[in-house]
Amino acid sequence: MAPPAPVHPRLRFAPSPTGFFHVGGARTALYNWAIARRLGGTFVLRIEDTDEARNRPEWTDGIIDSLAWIGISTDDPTFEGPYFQSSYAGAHIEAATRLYESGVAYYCDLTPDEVQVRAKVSGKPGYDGFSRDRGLEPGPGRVLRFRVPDGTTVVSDLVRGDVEFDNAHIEDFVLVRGNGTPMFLLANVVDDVAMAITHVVRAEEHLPNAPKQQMLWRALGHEPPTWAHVPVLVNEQRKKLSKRRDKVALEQYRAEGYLADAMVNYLMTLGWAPAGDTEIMPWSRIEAEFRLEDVNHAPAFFDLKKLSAFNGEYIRMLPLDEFIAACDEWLPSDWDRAVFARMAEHVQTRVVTMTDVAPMVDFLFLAEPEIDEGSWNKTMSSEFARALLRDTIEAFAAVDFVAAELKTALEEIGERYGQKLGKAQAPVRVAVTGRTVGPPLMESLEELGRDETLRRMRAALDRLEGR
RNA sequence: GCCCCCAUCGUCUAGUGGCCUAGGACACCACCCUUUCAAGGUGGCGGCACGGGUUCGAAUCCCGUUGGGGGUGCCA
Repeated sequence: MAPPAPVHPRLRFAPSPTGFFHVGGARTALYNWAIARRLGGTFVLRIEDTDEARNRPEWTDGIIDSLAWIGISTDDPTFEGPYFQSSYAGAHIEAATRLYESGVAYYCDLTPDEVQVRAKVSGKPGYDGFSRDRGLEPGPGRVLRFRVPDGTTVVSDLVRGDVEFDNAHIEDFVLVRGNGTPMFLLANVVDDVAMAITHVVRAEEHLPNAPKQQMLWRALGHEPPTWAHVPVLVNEQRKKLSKRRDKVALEQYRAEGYLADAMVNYLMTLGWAPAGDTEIMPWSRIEAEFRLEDVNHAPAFFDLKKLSAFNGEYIRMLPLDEFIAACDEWLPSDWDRAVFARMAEHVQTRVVTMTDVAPMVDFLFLAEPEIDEGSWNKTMSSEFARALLRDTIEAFAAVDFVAAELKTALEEIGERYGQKLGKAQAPVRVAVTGRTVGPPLMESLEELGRDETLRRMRAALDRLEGR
């Protein structure tokens, strides 16, 4: 016997467009991508376009855009598609006809209500095979059902091992609706066969469909693909992430300033861990090390705190010039980029997401600092604050206006009042930046300049003295 | 109800019979550093769901219990 021809690995990712791209879908896409790349195969994008999705092409564009953001780009040679399920409608019906003619599928004229009544009477859930041997011809209102054989179906799953299903528990499922349109299950298998898909990597919720699809593959005359059902992502209630309750749109994380690299890295650690003591690693290593066989079996909690930690880490890993470049789109266009660039190193260690960047340095660019009343009340109420402000204005007017000198001057003034610099800087900080927290003060003042610093301090003093 | 999947610190995980008085990461706490806040450094808290087996030896294998999740459409 001749050795089997080598098969080119083809992994399909088949999202249904719904107006946003789910983080769980992103992880599944990444799994497919990693395996396709490592095996030297192809990542096939096939959109399960519904009627609604067809009327909203922007949904599909959104998916492609989101995939590109996480590094899965249509420009990459590994990428193939996008294809659309609807464009294979003819093949779906053709396959159904073949199945009917070969006797593995049959027509049934029972309505859904009638099926339900029979189930209730017999006490057995689901369709009972009523029309199996009635020899019905195709006709309006009649559905085509698959004749599930006796025995068991074993689904060999890369992450779960062999999963055995007793066919007695699988009803004769519908292939074609009464109106003649094919069901998703059929369409899916026919498309996979047509595209020579070798690996089906998808969420665990599809596992119960696998035996049905596997039977369909065989009925169509093909060996089923390699299956891999990966666990779902859950919320703190341990429920599958839902659009209503949870923040699941990848686009939203992008808009909130999460870095694609951080998101990708974090997503890959849910259900899988690289060898060694560090989870932070570049995609190139993940791609080389990721194995479906090593994916965990239990659902994983999508932890925003840990994502944030990853994001902060990734921001800090950026070379300074890259960080500055990355900040550009997050800053108002009229802010002086040179000023920001000089402060950037102080910003980089203090932000969690890119949306934190602008508010951290806004006082340098605004005509008036935005005074946070809580901060004001906390630091300005004492007599010490007023006196210190007065002395500092005087000192700052005379000193060489650079960070080191400013620091020395403030330190001296603090000593007069028995306060360390940590306490002494607070009123100045609130007067100039409007808040108790922020980038290093002296450096900020130097950047602001003597005139503006003194003006803000005098304004604060005026307010304190009721002027 | 029925079918299927799952079960290690609060969370994500390492662990595939002896290397485990169970390792790492996030979170949390303490200390150090310090110009606020961060960042960084050091240390700490904290877990094999339960009960039976198998074995010289079990987090690891088997059975049961409990608990969680998913699926049960002429949806995708």
